[in-house]
Amino acid sequence: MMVRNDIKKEFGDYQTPGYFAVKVCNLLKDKLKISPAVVIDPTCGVGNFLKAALNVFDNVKEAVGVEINKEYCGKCRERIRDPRLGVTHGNFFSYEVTKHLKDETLFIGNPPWAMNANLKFNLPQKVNFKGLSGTDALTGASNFDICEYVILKLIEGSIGKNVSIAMLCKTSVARNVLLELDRNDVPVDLVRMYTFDSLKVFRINASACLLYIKMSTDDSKCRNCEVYDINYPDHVCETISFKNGRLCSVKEDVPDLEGKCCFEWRQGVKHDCARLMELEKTGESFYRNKNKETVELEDALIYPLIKSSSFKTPVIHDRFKKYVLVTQKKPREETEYIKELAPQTWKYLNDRKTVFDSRKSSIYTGAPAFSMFGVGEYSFAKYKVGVSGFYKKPLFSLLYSEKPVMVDDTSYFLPFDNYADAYTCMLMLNSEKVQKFLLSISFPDAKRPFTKKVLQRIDLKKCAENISFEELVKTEKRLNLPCSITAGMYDAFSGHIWEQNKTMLFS
DNA sequence: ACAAGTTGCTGTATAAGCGA
DNA sequence: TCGCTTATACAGCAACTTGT
Repeated sequence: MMVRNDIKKEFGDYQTPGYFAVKVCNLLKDKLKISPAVVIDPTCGVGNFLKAALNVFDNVKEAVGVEINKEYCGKCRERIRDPRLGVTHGNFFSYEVTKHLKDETLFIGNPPWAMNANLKFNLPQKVNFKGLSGTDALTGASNFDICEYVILKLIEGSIGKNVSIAMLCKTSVARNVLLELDRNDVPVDLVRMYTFDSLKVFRINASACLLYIKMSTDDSKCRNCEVYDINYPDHVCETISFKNGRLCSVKEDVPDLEGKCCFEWRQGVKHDCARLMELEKTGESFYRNKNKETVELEDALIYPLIKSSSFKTPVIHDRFKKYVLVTQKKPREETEYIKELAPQTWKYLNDRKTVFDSRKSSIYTGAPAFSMFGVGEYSFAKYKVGVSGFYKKPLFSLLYSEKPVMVDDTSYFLPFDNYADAYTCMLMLNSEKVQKFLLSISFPDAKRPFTKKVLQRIDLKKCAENISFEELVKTEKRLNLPCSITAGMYDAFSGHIWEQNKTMLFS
């Protein structure tokens, strides 16, 4: 059964308020100097954008609306009694909207801001349109926003034509579109983002913008996108460059630390069963789970856990509040061994097996009972330098204790086998230069500004070359840490990075 | 058969800020 | 200090379109 709210989500049924549609059209006319002959809204709803466009622009000869909801089609025709308007009842995914292209054309609209993973039937045929490979194509990276799909389709159909595209979307979608423009080498004259407050306009909590793309009729390839606040359209807030498969904010004096990290950043452990796997210690070998059951368990599989919210100090090595059960040393490992090694833990797990078996994530299908993900040799490293993916400004923390410290799946870390390297790396990542660089390649309005992809872009070799020992001393002071970094530690770490970098290049 | 994790949730809770 | 708006910091799980 679908409740009304689900249907609203499924079809992205969030009508653009009339005043806002007018505001957008005026902006396009006054600031971007467009004067379309044809206006097309591929997901027009009750037609607020079409109505605004017909009123605001002076030379519109034809307006085309496509809408999946029949009732809205009727409403749209009723509300806009204009001979230039044609409304089609249809689905964007099957309707060839580009057949209406002629002269100067404007695509305008507000496509559904929903992820295809969350949709049930109102979605395009699933093809690997971004050309992802291997696990990426089948897991997280392949999830995408319907709005993104709509915009990319419009771009594809407009290459080389006198077309402007102006769409409301999440800023995360707009950034993905920039990456696709780069990846497909699409000629464009101008790309801009005008951010607006989607809480005010749509009563939803997402960072959003009007994405404007002017397709190029020659071969000019603009690869910078200026970002404005829609309320202050004369003031550039920032400029995002999209080149070589990467986004970064164009800022003054950002140190160039861009490259490929010679170590692999890892996401924390995943179990999709926090109720049973996350424990609080209540006494010697007694633990309480999130179902408030107190159980006696062996220490064998229990590790201290640092969650995103715990990354508040640069060194974390005691006073752990949470613990986590880690059932495997690597993915797909058999879990039967637990019966011998830790019988009480085995019983605890088996008594609650149905909970584990009803986990829906596809990564567990066909895997041994109580399987986890994001486990490997790296999970058991004695020292880690971790960071929360959620923070706007990253704080890197050194993690260690008697047993390896685990981090949850909203955090990322680098594994180390010795304290000195881990400590030095922590200081280096917290140094002003790395922080500045990271802020230039991350976007604070993202739900998760720091991801594996972003972190992997920190070239540690460049860091070692550009960040002096003195700067680490300064960082140590700024973090209120007792003075313990030595030139020896710094040199040793730089050396290790150098070697690792060579290994990476030859592998 | 199997490689070997990422990302979003048109989020939510709470703190902080502000005017009266 | 109330009561509202706005900013910030976070929960944890389900979904995920392949290529050899």
